[in-house]
Amino acid sequence: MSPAPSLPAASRVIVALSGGVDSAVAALLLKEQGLEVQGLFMSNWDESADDIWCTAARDFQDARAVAERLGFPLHRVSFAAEYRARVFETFLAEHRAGRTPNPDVLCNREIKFGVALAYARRLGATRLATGHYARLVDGPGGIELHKARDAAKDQSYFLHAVSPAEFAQSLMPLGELEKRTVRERARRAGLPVFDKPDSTGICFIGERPFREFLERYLPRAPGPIESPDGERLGTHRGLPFYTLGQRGGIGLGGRAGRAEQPWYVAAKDPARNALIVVQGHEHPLLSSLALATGRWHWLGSPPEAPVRCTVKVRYRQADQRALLTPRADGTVHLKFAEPQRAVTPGQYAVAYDGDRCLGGGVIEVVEPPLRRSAAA
RNA sequence: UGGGGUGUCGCCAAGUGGUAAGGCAGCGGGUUUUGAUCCCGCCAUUCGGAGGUUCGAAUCCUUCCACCCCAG
Repeated sequence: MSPAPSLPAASRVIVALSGGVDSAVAALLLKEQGLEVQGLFMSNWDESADDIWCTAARDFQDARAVAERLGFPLHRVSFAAEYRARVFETFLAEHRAGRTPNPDVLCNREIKFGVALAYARRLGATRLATGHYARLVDGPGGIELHKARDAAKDQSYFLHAVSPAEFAQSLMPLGELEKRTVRERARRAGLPVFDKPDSTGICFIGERPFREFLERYLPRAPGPIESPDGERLGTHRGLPFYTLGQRGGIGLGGRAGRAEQPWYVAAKDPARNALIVVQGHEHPLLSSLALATGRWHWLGSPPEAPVRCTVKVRYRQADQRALLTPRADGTVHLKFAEPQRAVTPGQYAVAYDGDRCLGGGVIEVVEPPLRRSAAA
């Protein structure tokens, strides 16, 4: 495995500039390599109603300042319609189904490495560069997606659904760098965003009170909160507003005769519109040893036999040892070496062989929850 | 309107004369390009109300109120 070959100096590269440090330094590095760099600022969430508009405007100002500082043109475009249709609608549909989607995985596949990549090519670019922390490596079987050198910032989990064909037209210059180095480079280069806080929250939508945000799109549908043994404990606002393993927002206090432990969402029972909760972070009903995904997206050629690998069931989770069994219908079965907490349908299971990402799939079935008597 | 019991933060719950533990919930912050989890901080001048005893009471006395249980 060797780093992706450098491009001819005359190549035009479009950098997706978000207004943050990472994409700014990505542009800086490419510029230093002598490439013809142009910037692309995307505002994919139209919402003039609230203050998110201000941060979007601020981000554009920052992106423009970076482009000016580094001396390259900046394009501005809105893929709001595409984002809405290809990411947000799915996001809502999943929530309606009581599952917990990961919009950013879709955003990368559909928007950044979909619409935006195509747009970049129309602008005459051979590559689209982003500030992602991940490495695109030229391997024996083609382009491989590897974890970033900075394990704490690795974003390969969010990128697993993109296809190698798109990766082949992409650049991720930050993959070998530590975050602190990136900030240092930004500072030394005089980039005004060098100390701008890392962004969090749904990509393009940003940080916001999640429950309130969802309630703007989904109707309330109150129902019972119950213990696994069927005792009614309270009332929930609607199954879509909760996710498995969640503690906050349940609103349950102490109960005579019950443990002095916080309550966690263990399951949803859509048929009865019931939210099943248990006490204690390590409650057995919160863990499972295996799961089945939907159609798996392979990066590289699929194995014919079961393979030992590591898996992440959510972003930033430590690698978990597992046995991955590909099925004839393209789905995958994963059996873990250790019980996993709060495996959640709608989220993605992403597999790795060391640093190399093998691909991933949506978690469909969690089996078997380590249950004994739960009638839930 | 006979007897018994109980009333401490939104909930659970310590504290029986020495000047209000803790947990849960909630709120704020940190971590974090999903949702969660996790971590840190804040959260009863006041103990159902009113009197009284005492240097001093949530803790003792009187009385009123509320709720629960058993008798009706």
